[in-house]
Amino acid sequence: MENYLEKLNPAQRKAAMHTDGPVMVIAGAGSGKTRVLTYRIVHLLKQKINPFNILALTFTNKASKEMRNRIEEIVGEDNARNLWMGTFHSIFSKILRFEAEKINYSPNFTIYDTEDSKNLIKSIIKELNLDKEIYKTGIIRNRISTLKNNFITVDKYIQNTDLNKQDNIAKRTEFGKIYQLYCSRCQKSSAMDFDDLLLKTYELFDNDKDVLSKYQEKFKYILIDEYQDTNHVQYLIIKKLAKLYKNICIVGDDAQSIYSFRGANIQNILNFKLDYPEYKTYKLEQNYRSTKTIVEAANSIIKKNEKQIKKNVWTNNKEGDKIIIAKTGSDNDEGRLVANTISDIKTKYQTQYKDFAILYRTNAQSRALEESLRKRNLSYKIYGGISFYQRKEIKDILAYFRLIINPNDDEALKRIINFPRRGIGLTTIQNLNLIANNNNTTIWKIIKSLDKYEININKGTIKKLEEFSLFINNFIINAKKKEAFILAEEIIKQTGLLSSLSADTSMEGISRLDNVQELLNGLKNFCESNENNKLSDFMQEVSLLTDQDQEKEDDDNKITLMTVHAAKGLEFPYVFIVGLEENLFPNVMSSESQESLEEERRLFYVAITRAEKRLFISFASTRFKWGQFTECIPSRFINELDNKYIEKQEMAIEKEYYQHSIQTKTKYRKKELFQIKNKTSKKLININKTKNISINKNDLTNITNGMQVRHNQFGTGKVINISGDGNNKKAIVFFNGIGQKQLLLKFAKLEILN
DNA sequence: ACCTCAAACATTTTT
DNA sequence: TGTTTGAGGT
Repeated sequence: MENYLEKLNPAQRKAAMHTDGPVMVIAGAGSGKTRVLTYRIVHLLKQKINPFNILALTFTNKASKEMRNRIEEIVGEDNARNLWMGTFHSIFSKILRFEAEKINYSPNFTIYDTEDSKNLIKSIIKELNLDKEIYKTGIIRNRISTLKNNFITVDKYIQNTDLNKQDNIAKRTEFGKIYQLYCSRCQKSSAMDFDDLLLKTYELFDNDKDVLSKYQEKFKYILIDEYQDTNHVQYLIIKKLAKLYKNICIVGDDAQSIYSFRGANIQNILNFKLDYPEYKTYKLEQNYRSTKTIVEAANSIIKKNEKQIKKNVWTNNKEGDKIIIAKTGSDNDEGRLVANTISDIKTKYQTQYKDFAILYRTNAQSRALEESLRKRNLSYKIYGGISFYQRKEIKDILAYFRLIINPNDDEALKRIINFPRRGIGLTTIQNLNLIANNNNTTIWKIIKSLDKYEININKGTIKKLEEFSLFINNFIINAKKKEAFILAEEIIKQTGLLSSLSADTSMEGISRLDNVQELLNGLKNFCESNENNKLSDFMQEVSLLTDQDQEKEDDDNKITLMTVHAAKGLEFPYVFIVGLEENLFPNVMSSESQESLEEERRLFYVAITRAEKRLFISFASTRFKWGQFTECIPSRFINELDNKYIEKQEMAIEKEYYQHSIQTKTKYRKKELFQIKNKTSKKLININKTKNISINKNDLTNITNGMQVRHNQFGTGKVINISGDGNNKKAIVFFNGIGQKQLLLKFAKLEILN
């Protein structure tokens, strides 16, 4: 314990001990940046700094939990307890609940997830009678999110001619109206989306000098992990908080910035130098994680990016094996290859499941992998996709919880008012929604005093609404008295959700019941380990939890499947990166601009640097996508890897790598051949089918500027520009009476007229 | 109000 | 391929 600083190398130690001024730590992958943060906090505590005055912001809840545990081990639980450590979102929601009345919110405000936001936007679009083809909920939500992350409030948006012009060009003239309504509805329901947690915190600090100075005094020491992935609002908040003491330490790696779609801004690192001219930089360049081959291969990739802070990541570790690059026939072959390889390594080197990770660009890729792992009886866990808290049955129950804590939460109410069936249908809900909006109130308030409003609903339904209101009200009264677990059990039983789930004996039904049971277990756990164990306390924790925070007991020794994004900050002895194909990795959406291509490259860099011992990269020449086999070409990133670090394998299944076990090899060869043969015939049929259609009806390979074309929705028009090739080929067409449209040729069913 | 089935449609990463 | 929407029937 005395020698805690001996755990650090000289560069790390300097960074950890420089605690009297702004510090920027640029840390290469695997260079021990978490270690620096951890020991920096330990060092502060050793100097008798009050933990209450330390704010440490991490990127995930999991990272903060792990860091806290590590610190507790060194300084003892009591000394670490009052540290303020967590994600931006969780720390700021804590502050916002505490200061809620200052911003006109209930301390029990609900946090809307993406689905809630989309539903709200959908109903606003419907209400305004807008064309849902032009106003797509997903796009609108993203745009609102981007605006909020850049601190462009509704007022600022309306004044911003550039932004207005953008929306006018996209024919979304009513966007401002939607944005404005969205915000006022959230306010009315006492709900915040993820972005509000940041935005409202900034507004709170900006508008209330007393509150700001209170937190400036409190957070004398500020530490931020993964700084390269902070966005503009986060930057503004931190700038305000750190203004008084300027005791701020940021840790990051520009080469690992992979969240620009969420508003992350590398500019924040550059601003740091301007905001704190007296800052000191430390570079951590020694990699402790990976073999020389892996480190140098990763360097050779990131070198291709133009935008970066120069650094030289190196390692003392041994050379290690070459990176294997395998070509496979299809996504299923790829899955089989990965599963076979894992199985072989496992028996050959006596490794454990948890030593392996399979990383992919998109969640959809997990299916083929899962299937082959299951077939070979390899135990795995999968992160992402639909997380536990997003499962329908869980969200339904959580909607009851939400409504009971915050009855003005209209989205929760709409979700469960007729689930299970109470005979309150769509028409009634729409009616109530309309009345609520006209009276600038919430559906719950209408239902509570039906007689006060002019309502066009028949007697029978009124009675049903009254029953519903009584039913919920009873729980609302109890919510303040009973502990969460007891109340939850009552809710699930009295609503009849439990009995209807138990009645469903299908596979899916059983797993749904399991999930509900798991939720109850979680609640029980929560009640036993927390003093404040009301439902509202539980919900405050839950709304910001993600999949990764949900550790199950038997999860510790399993193969990990996740997206590269989710793998940030993690490490594994054996790593498989799959699907290295053009339009997948790099992604279709990203091959447009240099900037997004560089981000994809950084993403690949992150993936490579997760590996400690060995790295396997694979790609398939056909992939089953959207109900069709599509031809794939290898990713440009593969060619960017220096040849001296790699070993190429085609259909690696037949190579020496697998020959150590002749018995299994022959067994699998037979199976492989059989399956491949089947697959090929199926494939051929499918390809022919699609080709026939496209050749006969609309062969667009020769499309050029000036051609007259017909689109079954937009009518006839003239091609004014062609760009991209292959799958990415796009046409800009001017349609008579409609205007310009950009169309992806592989989707748009264009017919050439002349 | 609710159920069922067929057609249309989509196409990234997440706190 | 899987999910969502709409029409039509009960």
